[in-house]
Amino acid sequence: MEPFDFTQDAVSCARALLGCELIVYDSLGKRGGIISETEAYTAEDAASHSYRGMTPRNEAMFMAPGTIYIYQIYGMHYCLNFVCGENDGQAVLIRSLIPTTGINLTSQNRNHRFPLTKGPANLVQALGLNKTFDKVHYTQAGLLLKQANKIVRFETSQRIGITKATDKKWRFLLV
DNA sequence: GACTCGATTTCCT
DNA sequence: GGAAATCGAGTCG
Repeated sequence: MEPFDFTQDAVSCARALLGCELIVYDSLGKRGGIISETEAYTAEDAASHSYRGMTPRNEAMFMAPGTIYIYQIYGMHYCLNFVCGENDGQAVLIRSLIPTTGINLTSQNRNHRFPLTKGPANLVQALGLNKTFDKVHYTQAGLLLKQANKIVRFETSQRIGITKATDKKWRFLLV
């Protein structure tokens, strides 16, 4: 299986990641699911953390394509991104998964609350990720990414929870 | 050095 | 439908 091509621009990656299966495999066990919702962020995008250049928080966004970018939001939640492009500050936010593997473990991580992996912060919690995964390449973090084996249908809409560049339809949902 | 607010979730009414 | 929870990066002075 070919590795996922993260050197594409963020919008292409966000679209291509739909339908791919994301698996986390470490000492805690194996858990994951089908990526069903993503959002694209680029360096020219006013809503992106990378818009104003590199800072200590968003340093990961300027690292190698495929690097994980996890940041804390609202003082209590974390969001998972994959770095895209050519070290130029692009990333894709993973907003939702359809659980397929290790559901017991993800349910445990979520303290048996639902939905399990819908919503960026829920997803991070369910997979047992944290900011120690920030700036680590996904292949070195125990993550597996299986490409979608068929063309998937998707819809686009404007992104969620942002106040800038809300006209861009860079949110992608699996149909 | 102090202040503001966010790529959110959850619980309450 | 609405507000609280909670904190560090980013911004401004």
